Amino acid sequence: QMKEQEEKSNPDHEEDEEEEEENGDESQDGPLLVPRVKVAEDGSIILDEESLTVEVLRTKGPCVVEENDPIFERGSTTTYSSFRKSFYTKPWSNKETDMFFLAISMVGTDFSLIGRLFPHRARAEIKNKFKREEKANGWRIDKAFKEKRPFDFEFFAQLLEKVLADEEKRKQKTVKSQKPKEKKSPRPQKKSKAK
Amino acid sequence: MAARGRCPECGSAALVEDAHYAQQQLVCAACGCVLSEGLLTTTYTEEEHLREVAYSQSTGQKEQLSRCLQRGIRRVQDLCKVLQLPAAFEETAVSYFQRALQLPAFHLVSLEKKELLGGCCVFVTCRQHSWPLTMGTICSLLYAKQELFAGVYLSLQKELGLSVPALSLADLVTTHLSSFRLCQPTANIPAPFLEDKEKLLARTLGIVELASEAWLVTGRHPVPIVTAAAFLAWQSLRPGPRLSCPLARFCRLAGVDLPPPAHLRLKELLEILLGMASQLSWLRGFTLDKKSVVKHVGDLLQHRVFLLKRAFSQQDGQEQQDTAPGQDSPGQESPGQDSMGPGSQDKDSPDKDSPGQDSGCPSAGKRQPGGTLRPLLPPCLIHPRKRPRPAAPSAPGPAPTGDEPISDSEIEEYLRSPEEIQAFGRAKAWL
Amino acid sequence: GAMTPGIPIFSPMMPYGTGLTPQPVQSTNSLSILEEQQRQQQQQQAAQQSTSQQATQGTSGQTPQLFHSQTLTTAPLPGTTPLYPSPMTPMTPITPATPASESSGIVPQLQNIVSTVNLGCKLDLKTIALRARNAEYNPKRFAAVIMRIREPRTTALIFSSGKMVCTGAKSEEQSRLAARKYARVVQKLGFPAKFLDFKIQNMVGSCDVKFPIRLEGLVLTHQQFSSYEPELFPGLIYRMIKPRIVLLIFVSGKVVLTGAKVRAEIYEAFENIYPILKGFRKTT
DNA sequence: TTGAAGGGCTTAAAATAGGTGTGAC
DNA sequence: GGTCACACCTATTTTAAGCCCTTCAAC
Repeated sequence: QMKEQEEKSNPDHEEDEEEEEENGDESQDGPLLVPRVKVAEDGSIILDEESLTVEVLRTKGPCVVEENDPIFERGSTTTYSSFRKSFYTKPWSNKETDMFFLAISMVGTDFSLIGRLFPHRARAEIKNKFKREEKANGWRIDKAFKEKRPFDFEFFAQLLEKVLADEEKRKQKTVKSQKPKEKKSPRPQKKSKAK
Repeated sequence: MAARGRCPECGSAALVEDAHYAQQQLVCAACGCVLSEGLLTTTYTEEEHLREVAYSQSTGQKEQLSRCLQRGIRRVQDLCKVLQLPAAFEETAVSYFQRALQLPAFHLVSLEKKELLGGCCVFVTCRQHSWPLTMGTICSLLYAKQELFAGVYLSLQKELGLSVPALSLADLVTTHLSSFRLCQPTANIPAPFLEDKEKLLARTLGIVELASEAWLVTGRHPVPIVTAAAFLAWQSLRPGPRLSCPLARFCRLAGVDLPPPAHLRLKELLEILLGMASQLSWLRGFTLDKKSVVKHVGDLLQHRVFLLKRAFSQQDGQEQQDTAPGQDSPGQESPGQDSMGPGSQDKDSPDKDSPGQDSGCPSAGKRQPGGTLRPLLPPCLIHPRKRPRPAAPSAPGPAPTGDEPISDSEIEEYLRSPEEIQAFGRAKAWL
Repeated sequence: GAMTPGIPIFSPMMPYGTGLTPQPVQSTNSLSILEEQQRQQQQQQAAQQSTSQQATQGTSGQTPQLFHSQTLTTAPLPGTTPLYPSPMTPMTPITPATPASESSGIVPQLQNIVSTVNLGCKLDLKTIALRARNAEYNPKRFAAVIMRIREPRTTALIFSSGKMVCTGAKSEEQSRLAARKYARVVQKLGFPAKFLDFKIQNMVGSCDVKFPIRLEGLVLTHQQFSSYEPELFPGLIYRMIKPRIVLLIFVSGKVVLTGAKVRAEIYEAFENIYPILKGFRKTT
């Protein structure tokens, strides 16, 4: 492929007289081989210890793959693993986001505590939400933090429940029929109760 | 780790041995939980039972190798056998393993990682011999979490100072295609879908090279690229009956995985092909789309260097700078005010970003036949992030010196009043 | 409040590392200073430098800038991979003399600064968490109070030992100012907090060379410093030896530099890598 | 059936530190 | 078996680009 070209194209450093490679045996015929340029990225010359690299370079021979055809065992040759935890965070709706800021006003930046105010949200989600809002709407974070509100768990829980319920209700309606905005009632003045 | 003689999941004592890749595993007969997951040789759990034997063996050895080392070497050897690697690989892999375990950095690592270390050594050996083993494959053989394997692999590379050659796409194509059932008449595949392996291989290689030249390979997972290229190659060799076969069905028929990114690679490849086709003289006038362009893949590949050059602006590398001064560095520095200067830069960017490139190029819009050219650049540069960097964050006054006075009022904003403390303490207690 | 006037004198030099690396007789810091003084043109933050006594910073009053002699001088480097430092001390050369290559004209922007300071007294974290509304404390999860302030927008980890870590600042001065504010908060909470041994521990910078880079080519010619595993991460990890900085290089031409103790290391590392990157921008 | 979009993970660095895994002695 | 000296989890920050997963919108 394009390897050799790359090697060639690399201009900088010229003066690397220090070669001392013992890997002479294999020259550059192979498909991809590492150029033995010893280089120095910062201007110095480097020669690696023969120890490691040597072995490495030497091992490379003609196309091993073709010769020892026997590919892998039974089953697919090449698997593409992808496992990985499915960390999926449900998007925050506008109403829920309002509740998030309300929580900031009440408890400050204790994400663990705020997480307890949002039964369906883990601390990590709260932290990510905070950082995201900080970047997109930093002023809202500042404003919420400055507007201290008494920590009233009962009040918050009820309000959140209502907000989430409305959210759910609305979603189901849109799914069933394209009911235009039936809206209304989203949030009944959460701030009034601020006390 | 795992319980001895009892399933950690359901508590059942009904453990049975199961063969996996010629190796034994302990599996819970009640719930199916694999106790010895990840081990080609005996597992840590099993070692518990074999301790005496293993210990005596180790003490009897010449260099008094630690049990851990012996066990690991055996694991490496078994893995080499399972992968049916050339005999010479084993020795190299084992030597890496021995060297790695000597390193202080690996002496005390968790057993979990030590088990993967052997796999990493085999993996490194394969890479150095141009043996196209993917991380996905070895992870599935080891039952390892990819990120965990990755961590061990990267630290092995760093600690041993290894220079591991990259996975060769060409070799990967070769081995990957040979497992495609579409090249084996035995399978119950519709005749029109069967393809000659050599022809498919040659064309797939051509497409992969094209992808590489078009910046579709750098930084991306290799397997999806090969999958997309193989699919395109296969379709183009006999468009008639195959154009209507989607990628998903192709993979199903071929008996291979369909990695999600393959869809994106396919889309990107088609875009490049369309751009090239617009420069093919005998195709001008035709309105090609992502379906019909596949019919001309053969021609496009033949003249790919010429067509790529014609279809895309090659400026990218050169001047690059029409705007250079204007972007990155300047934004911040120019204003005498400290690094906060970015404020201005950020504002500017959003405005002009909409049109397309800031790179001085005419426009990045869709390629119009014979119209404006878009530069040949990596997709991440053609489709830049929506919001390069949101708003100018604050950047209020002059740069701080670090010594300015701090007002009490500012600090007090962070404190709770005595009443609040009481209320808060009470509330928190309830939670 | 001046805190820690004395620190600077001796600072860190000893690169990290497991103590294996022999180190330069001269501290990298002092070299940096020289370098900085050497060149500094570029537009840019000369202005802002301002003071701060941060080790090198303050004294030189400088403006960072790199210096290019490096590439020219074939300075022998300790070489090789991290693990086997050759016994000699490199030292050398750094002949500041001629800046052979011109500068890139691009200045990396600092994105994050991590610093530490010792408040000099034992702290009752539960009390702090209860009285400060910008704090969070979960001993089960993590043994430190996590505190945030709005200006400079930063986050700090406060341990019961009195040690504190400040993260998120965009400049050395911001980091110090922020650390002082955290110390004040702790003081106002009733603890006899002092401000000892303030030190910048890590700096992260980023910039854009404005042209795409063939990472597969770069990893071939600089294999001993690079790790490029697209199956794991899209960027090439480049471990530079001379300034001991780690760079993440992307196909887009964007570069992330990290591991610096002083900003000059970020600048120097970028100037070192720039000419190399230029060699890999073309497709063919 | 597609895609786009949004959110979060991966990688590097560095300090802080308790609890526990790990293996040599 | 206890000590020793690390590993390494939790946590914080920040940038880069790719990939994963889910949801919701046009077709």
